[in-house]
Amino acid sequence: MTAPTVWILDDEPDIRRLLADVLEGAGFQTQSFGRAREFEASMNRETPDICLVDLSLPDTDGLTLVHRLALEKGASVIIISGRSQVQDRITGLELGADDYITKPFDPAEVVARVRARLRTAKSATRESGNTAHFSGWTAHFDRYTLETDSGTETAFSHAEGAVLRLFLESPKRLISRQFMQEQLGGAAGESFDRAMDVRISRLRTKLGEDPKNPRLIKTIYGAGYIFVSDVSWS
Amino acid sequence: MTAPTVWILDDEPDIRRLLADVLEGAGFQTQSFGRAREFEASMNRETPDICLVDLSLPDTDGLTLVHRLALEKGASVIIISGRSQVQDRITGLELGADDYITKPFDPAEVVARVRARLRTAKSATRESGNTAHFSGWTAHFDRYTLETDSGTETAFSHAEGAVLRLFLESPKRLISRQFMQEQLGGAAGESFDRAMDVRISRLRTKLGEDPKNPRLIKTIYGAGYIFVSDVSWS
DNA sequence: CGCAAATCTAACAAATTGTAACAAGCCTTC
DNA sequence: GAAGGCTTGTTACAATTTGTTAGATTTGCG
Repeated sequence: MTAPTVWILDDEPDIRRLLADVLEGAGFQTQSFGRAREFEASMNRETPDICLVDLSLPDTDGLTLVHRLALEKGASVIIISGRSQVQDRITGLELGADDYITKPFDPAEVVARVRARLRTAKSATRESGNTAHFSGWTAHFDRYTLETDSGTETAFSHAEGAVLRLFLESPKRLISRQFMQEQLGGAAGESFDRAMDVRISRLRTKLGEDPKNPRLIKTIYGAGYIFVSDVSWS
Repeated sequence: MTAPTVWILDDEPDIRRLLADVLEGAGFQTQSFGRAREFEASMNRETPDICLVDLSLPDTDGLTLVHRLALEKGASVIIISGRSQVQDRITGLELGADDYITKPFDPAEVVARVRARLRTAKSATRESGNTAHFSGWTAHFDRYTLETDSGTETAFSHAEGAVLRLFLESPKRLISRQFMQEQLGGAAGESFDRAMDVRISRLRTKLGEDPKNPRLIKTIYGAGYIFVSDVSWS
């Protein structure tokens, strides 16, 4: 994993240097530009993780540039501007900027905001891992444990995990009984297959469900089951 | 396509109302909470597109809440805070918030920042058409529950849900008995099919209808039924 | 008002699902 | 290899949901 890259576009050398120093100190790789022409030329070759752009540029209208960057290149843009009027900030954000910082700024806050943008940019492309969060629980499939928000961990077994995974991969959707049996217990028993029910029952117990009124795993009589909560994977 | 949802957590009613008004005016669907407990309870069931969270809450440490929301649930969080010190902003952002707005804020800027977050938010997986609002009730078809405006939830069964869905999809229009039997029961029994009546009867009970004077599901003698309330889906 | 048709709903029955209890299999430990 | 623990399937019975039946009630009409 290489360090995230941040490109800086500002016509004042002092500001450029200040930003570059503090960002590099925070572990980013930076590149500075004093004029929009060069900046754009480089953008045509590669795309940084974050662009820090000063609006008051001598050779271009900064807002137009931001607009182009954000819409056409899909870059993450943070505006740094001396204009602190609310209306300026609004138009900057509406044109596609991801954040708007006014001068004078605190260097540490700039770092924090760059990191915040970086987080969401990354999380948009992350692949689904083997940890799922839902309704006060965290399921660790690499460890076969269920953890409550208060930190208590209980183990679940292989069979329970298979059922749980099926639910967590398709939350808020009906999962038919038949589909579940196909996915799970290979043995295609027809007449005497209460095994599934028992597995679900055991999983419910582990999730602390109220038998009279299960809140997470709902039974749809004659059809199947539905896992009710939102789920987020990490 | 449904409107993006924004949840507001602030202990001051005036601020809640102000934020809700301006955001709804901008086309968002909002939900307001005064205490962290209720907010978290709802978060366990579903995830809004954006959370606006005030840090100065009476019943919890706002920063811890933000941390949980952002990291575990993967929610988009914007902090609104009266503390304007740089250090506060930095810690807020580092704990996982996506943006940090200080009071007093300009409502229009809040809208702009919400929109900016929404642009990058990944939650495009939102499914629409599973929730219907009508006459003091909310029907959650992804959860098989009926919720009153005061928050009480009761479950409905699969058969009841099918009838209810039929009504909610065609409110204020006559639904003939025959059409209903075709859509539902499958078994085209004619002579001895009171099953429908029974289903409707049970649904009426669940909706708290007065048998002498049903206000939502009206019987049209010799023809069918009419669901009289306005319905809005989300 | 009286009557017939239509609808409502309490009560029962059938189908489906829940789960406690036991048994079989598999692993570890000694 | 025996003992103990854990996981899983099986069984039997309990609980829930849905359909059916049979009066009770309502409606339309003269």
